Amino acid sequence: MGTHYKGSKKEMRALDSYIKLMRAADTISSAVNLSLLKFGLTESQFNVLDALYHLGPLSQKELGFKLLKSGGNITMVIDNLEKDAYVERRRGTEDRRIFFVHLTKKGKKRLEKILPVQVNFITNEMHRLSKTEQIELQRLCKRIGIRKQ
Amino acid sequence: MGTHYKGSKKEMRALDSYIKLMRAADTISSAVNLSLLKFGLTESQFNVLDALYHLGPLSQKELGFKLLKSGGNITMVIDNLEKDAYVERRRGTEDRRIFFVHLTKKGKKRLEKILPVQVNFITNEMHRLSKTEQIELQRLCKRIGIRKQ
DNA sequence: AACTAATAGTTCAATCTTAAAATATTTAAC
DNA sequence: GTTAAATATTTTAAGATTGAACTATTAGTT
Repeated sequence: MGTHYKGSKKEMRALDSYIKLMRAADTISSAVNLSLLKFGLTESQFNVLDALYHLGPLSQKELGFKLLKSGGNITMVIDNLEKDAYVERRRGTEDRRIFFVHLTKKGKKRLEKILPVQVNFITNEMHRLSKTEQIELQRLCKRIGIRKQ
Repeated sequence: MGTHYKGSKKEMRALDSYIKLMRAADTISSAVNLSLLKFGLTESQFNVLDALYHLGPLSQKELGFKLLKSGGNITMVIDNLEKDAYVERRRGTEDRRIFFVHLTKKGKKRLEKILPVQVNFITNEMHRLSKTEQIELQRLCKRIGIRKQ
């Protein structure tokens, strides 16, 4: 597709935009994953810990909503984090269908160790764009991405 | 992270860029996957068929390189496509380590049916951005993504 | 109160994805 | 020419990811 598909100008432009967007996201995501690997966390696990750290306890439903992930996926990611005792499930008292996911002390400590390194890593990655370019990228991506929260 | 992390302006900008980029890519990717689901293909499978269609037979190594995927992953995707007889492996004659992946007639037919629908779908998705904005997005993403080929 | 809808989470089957270890084959070096 | 290094692919183990079917619990209807 992309550069090789023969269609209208408009179509070719859209395909090219799509492919470059995917490739950019892939590149950064791979780099972030690789960086997290050293800490024994996946990007998904990190994102959950990070959300809990900055937003406090959340239900699995809310986590899936914030992170754009399916219910089944959240179950599995939380399972793995719970195995390592980074989080724990606490059943809701009013509504017993809900599990609130809490960051444990161990999880908090782990995240606080990783967070500055990750922030630094991502800052360096995004440094390929100037301040103005980053702001423009944000604006364009905001148009495309689903806005949550 | 993102909006909630307290760091320098530069760090917060980088994190925000990163998150918006990921979210935009996620949004489009989900939509594309959903659209392909109707045709019984995954995005990965479609990308392989598309590459073979537009570039001709490729070795698995080359496919992985073009699509930014690991060798193990390509093996599995080709396995699944071969099961459905959309592609076939042909061992290299000079270098017998290499498998060249060929699109079968069935695969070609399948792709030619899907391609216009997909192009149309992606064109509509990217239509949230104007022509100028798409060109700018491409430029910014090109800076971030690994350039191949 | 009894029945039905809706909601939160889990499980399942399929596929994706990676890094690392293993296999097969080729190339380079001695 | 035989050994060693490099390359292409496969396998494996772990986790990610989804949609669909299922379970438990709550809320709404009559």
